[in-house]
Amino acid sequence: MPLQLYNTLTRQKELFVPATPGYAGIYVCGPTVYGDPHLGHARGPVVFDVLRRWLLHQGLQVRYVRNITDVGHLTDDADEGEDKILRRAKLERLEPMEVAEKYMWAYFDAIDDLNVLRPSISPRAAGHIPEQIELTQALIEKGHAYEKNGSVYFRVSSWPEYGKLSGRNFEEQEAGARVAVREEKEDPRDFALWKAADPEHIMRWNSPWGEGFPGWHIECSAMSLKYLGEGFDIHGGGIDLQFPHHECEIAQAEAAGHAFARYWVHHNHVLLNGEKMAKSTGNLVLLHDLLSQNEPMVVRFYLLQSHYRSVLDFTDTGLEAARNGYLRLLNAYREVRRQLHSAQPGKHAALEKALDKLEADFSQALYDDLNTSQAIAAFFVFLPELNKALADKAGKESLERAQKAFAELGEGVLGLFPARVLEAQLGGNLLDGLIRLLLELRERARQEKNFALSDQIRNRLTDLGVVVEDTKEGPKWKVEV
RNA sequence: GGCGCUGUAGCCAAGUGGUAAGGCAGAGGUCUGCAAAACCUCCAUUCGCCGGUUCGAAUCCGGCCAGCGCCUCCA
Repeated sequence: MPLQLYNTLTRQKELFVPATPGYAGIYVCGPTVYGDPHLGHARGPVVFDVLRRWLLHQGLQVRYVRNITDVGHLTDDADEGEDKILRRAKLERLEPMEVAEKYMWAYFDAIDDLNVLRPSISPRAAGHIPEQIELTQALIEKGHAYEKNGSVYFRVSSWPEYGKLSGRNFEEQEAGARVAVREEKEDPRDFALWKAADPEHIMRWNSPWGEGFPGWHIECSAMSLKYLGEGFDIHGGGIDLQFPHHECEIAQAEAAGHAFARYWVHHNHVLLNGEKMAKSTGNLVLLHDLLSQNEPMVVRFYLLQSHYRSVLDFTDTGLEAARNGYLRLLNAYREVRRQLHSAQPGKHAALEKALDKLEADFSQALYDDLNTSQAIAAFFVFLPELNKALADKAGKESLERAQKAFAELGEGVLGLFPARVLEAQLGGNLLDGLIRLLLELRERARQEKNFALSDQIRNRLTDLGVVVEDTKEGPKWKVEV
């Protein structure tokens, strides 16, 4: 499997070799559930879903872990800093866990709509406090962490490799960098592993250092090691997590004596109006809105049309372009399925040749650092050949192979054609019967050259989302997605 | 201030040394009662700007301009 992945750790593409042949472990940083998910939150899940599907397609067994952060991230570095989740809870007068639950499901719902396979495990930080405490204790024992006033900090000065992922040289960092200084830290670079809870803090757990809650980064180190083991394969996340989050994860795990992730894969951001989408600035498109107003597969297609390491500037015209392009692919796939019912045995030479090229180009694209943009382009190069073959009434064997290409590559790997969009045209016997009746009446009107009536029927159906096409075999209809 | 990324047609977007994928939009054509769908043809001598290296550069090097990201919670 000649899969090349860009490894942030080495800043180059590397051949992916699983630690255990035949198996792959992937850990991806999931969301902090304190607000409605926006489009930016969808890119990672979709990108890593394709990676996972591609590995599955290669015959690997994949354990895919994506966490839910439901505790621990502070809004600032100040002593009285409160939990993001806690702050929201006060505003809404809800239990913190109630807030976490609400937004976690909003996230799951949106990601499900995007046809993303569910993770093998979705561990929640609040459910892994003992593991986080254990890791923190190990770091104290080895001298890489210290306790102060009920809080525990990682001692960055004790770990020279700190900075290796983000490429930061801390000697050169100086004025301008907003490094808040906390009195109780030995070094401004030190970061919290455990935070003492203020009396009014609701989310709190007992620990060897008193009541408190885990620090910003420890959950991912603890949970990834727990479920994927020493020296696991791939750790992914947004590019903004590179520093400090992933840098700290590595330091915590390795300083405690563990072999950590071997491949670090970071996806770039989705931009809106030329700037990063973020809750804090309000510059965002909520997934709920986007997915309720557009076919989710169009959104997925849009996300996959750019390479994961490029920034993607979201625009309405871009989404419209994606919709039109996606529909062409979908229509061809639907037509293949339709013709398969009545296809005669045989092969179609030109289609066979086009399929060879599709399969080769598709694989080559994904092997090259998951170039989904080129993989999709391979489908568009294939499209005219397929449509010509469909017009030729290609033989069954070739059509079956085309159907397989859509099912295994288009849906199996890219996740673009779930059963839902394929069957949208069927609509059940009653609907099908009613529309056929209308089309029969329209045909009669057409034969009588009553085009005013025939167009009225077609236009009304179009308004209802039913597209009518006149073909040599008679009228066809489908529900537009 | 430090680190890093990007700048390719009207829009989106691949392409890291060998002479510009693909999508959308647009134009013309075939087909059609008209459409739609589909197919065919056209649509960047040029890749932010200026130098340099090279037989050859969008691709490498230097400088400049513009934009973005990280350095703080963040997909």
